[in-house]
Amino acid sequence: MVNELILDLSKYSSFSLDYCFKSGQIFGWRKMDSYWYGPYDDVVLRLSQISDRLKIHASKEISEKEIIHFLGLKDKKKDVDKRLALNLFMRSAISRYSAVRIFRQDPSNTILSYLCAQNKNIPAIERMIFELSRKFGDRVELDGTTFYTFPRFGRIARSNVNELLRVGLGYRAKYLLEASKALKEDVDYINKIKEMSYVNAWNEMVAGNMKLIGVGPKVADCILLYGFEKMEAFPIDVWVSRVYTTAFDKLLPEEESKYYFERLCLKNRLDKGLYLKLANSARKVFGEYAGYAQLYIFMYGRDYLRYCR
DNA sequence: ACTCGACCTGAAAT
DNA sequence: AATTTCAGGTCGA
Repeated sequence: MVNELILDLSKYSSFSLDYCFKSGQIFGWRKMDSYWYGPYDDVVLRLSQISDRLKIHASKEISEKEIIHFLGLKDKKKDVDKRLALNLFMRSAISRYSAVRIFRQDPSNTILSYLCAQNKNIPAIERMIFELSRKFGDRVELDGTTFYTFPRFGRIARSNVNELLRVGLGYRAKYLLEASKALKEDVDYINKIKEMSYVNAWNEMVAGNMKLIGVGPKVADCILLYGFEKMEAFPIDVWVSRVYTTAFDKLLPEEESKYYFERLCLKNRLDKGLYLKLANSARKVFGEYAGYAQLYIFMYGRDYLRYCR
């Protein structure tokens, strides 16, 4: 257990702190000068990278093992990339963003985070998470600056809708409160989801007995991928749906591809039925690495769409 | 099972 | 400058 830690990244193939934090997979972190500051459990971390040298500074003691796990450094990215490089779109995405990794976030944090993340753009989500942490998290000083840890659901559960509304959550306030109460009520909720297969967990969260109000198909996939290490989850948001047929060029049977193209052109909101079809097709193509495929498609897809305009 | 409008809020677009 | 649109979707009729 240490406060300072230096990791030699040459052991792990490509890794970019900037890509990881700018990929939209995690909220509540900010870059000041060349340092990334953000909460990890009850600690605030300061991360910086100069080529293969990753420096970690922590407000309390942490273990190297934890950090390596958190940063997803154990993923065999060379194997992942080889498996996903199936067409021109994917090869381009990988050559640009190969240095991105999926972080292993705290499960309950991802539930609260992605409940906030619906129907808002990323800067707005960052603002909500920042205000939420400022109000309900613990204060931590690091490098002469004040930071806040991510709020625990127990603290949110003791709050009320009016107090949460002041954070600017809008209709998500009720979702956060209800989810926090449910997690407090069912102390085994997190562990049960952890032990389930991806499919069972998704069904439970979206339509089963463990359903949380505000958790739909997309939010469930984000929670399961980023919080529960269900790597075959394939969250489909507006960006992924916009580039879906391009990203899957030559990877689906022509009939299927044509059907998706027509449906996706027709409407920009996915119903549960179409969502499942698109996500299941993605899993058929990308298998156990569908989560990484989604991150590549999201990141490169946004570049691609910006370039089109 | 499928469709549709409503939903908090604030920044960006018109 | 006032008004509309849009944003990592989901709910309920």
